[in-house]
Amino acid sequence: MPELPEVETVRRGLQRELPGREIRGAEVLWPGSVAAPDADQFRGRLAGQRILGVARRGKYLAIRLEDGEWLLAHLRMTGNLGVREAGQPTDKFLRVRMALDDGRELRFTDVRKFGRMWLVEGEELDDLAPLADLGPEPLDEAFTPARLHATLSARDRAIKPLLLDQAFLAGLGNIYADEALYRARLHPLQPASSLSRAEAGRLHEAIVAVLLQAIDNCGSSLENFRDAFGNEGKAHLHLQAYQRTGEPCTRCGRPIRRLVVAQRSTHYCGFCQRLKRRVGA
DNA sequence: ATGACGTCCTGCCTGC
DNA sequence: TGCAGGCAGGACGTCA
Repeated sequence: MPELPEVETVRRGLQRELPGREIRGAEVLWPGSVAAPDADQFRGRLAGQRILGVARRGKYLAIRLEDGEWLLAHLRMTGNLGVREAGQPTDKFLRVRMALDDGRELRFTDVRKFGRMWLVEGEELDDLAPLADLGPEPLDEAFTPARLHATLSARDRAIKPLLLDQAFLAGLGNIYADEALYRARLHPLQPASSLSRAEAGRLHEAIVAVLLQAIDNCGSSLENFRDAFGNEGKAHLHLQAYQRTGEPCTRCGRPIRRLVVAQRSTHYCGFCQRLKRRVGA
């Protein structure tokens, strides 16, 4: 499922192709895929707009349009945003298509219909309503070990659901939360406020490393993820915890365990990621 | 503040 | 072979 590395992979692809292109028109095949405005306004306001660039905030793609609007997309589970020749055959999961002025199309496909697009006005990314409550960007300079430790200390919650909370940190999903905890050797149920400075530092390093490595590998194609051109990523070939239940831990050889935490499948090594007793304040 | 659960969806896998 | 049922899961709403 598209998390930060997958969305960043799509962003990079779109950023190579879209700036300078004009959207000639849009067709909404599944109205539910457009969160706001309604499908008619969505079509009308997109037509004739030139694309300036493609940004990302958390798991959101943000396409900057010439007249001050943004086209936002969240891929959720199975969404895909890509560029195709207009004549290329479409599949039955095509939800929104936008004709470009060079004979190509920007296509939003989505098997499970969880993905959403928005057309919103605003100067800065952080002004946009759907993005207002997002936590820090993990690859931003403002996300530091000290800041992570400080925010962890204030939360009385298990670390794994907190990592999945987009208001706490933007961009992690189930795959990379498990991978980061595995790399940091932290138990998914460890209370956030119990992490020492050193453990928070390890977690910070792990989050950044796991995300950068996945971006380098163009994302994980576990479900049906494809980049902006329909290509698979390779990051899933390097996963060490996620969906490796029963397979040996790459550190100690013991089998990876599976646990349900906050209604999410959670994969970890019971030996390398032991639950620690809370250290005194 | 936190967690549990339902909702949205459909392909895929399992079991009979 | 075919079908029923369960599962997966990001975000959000509701409820305790």
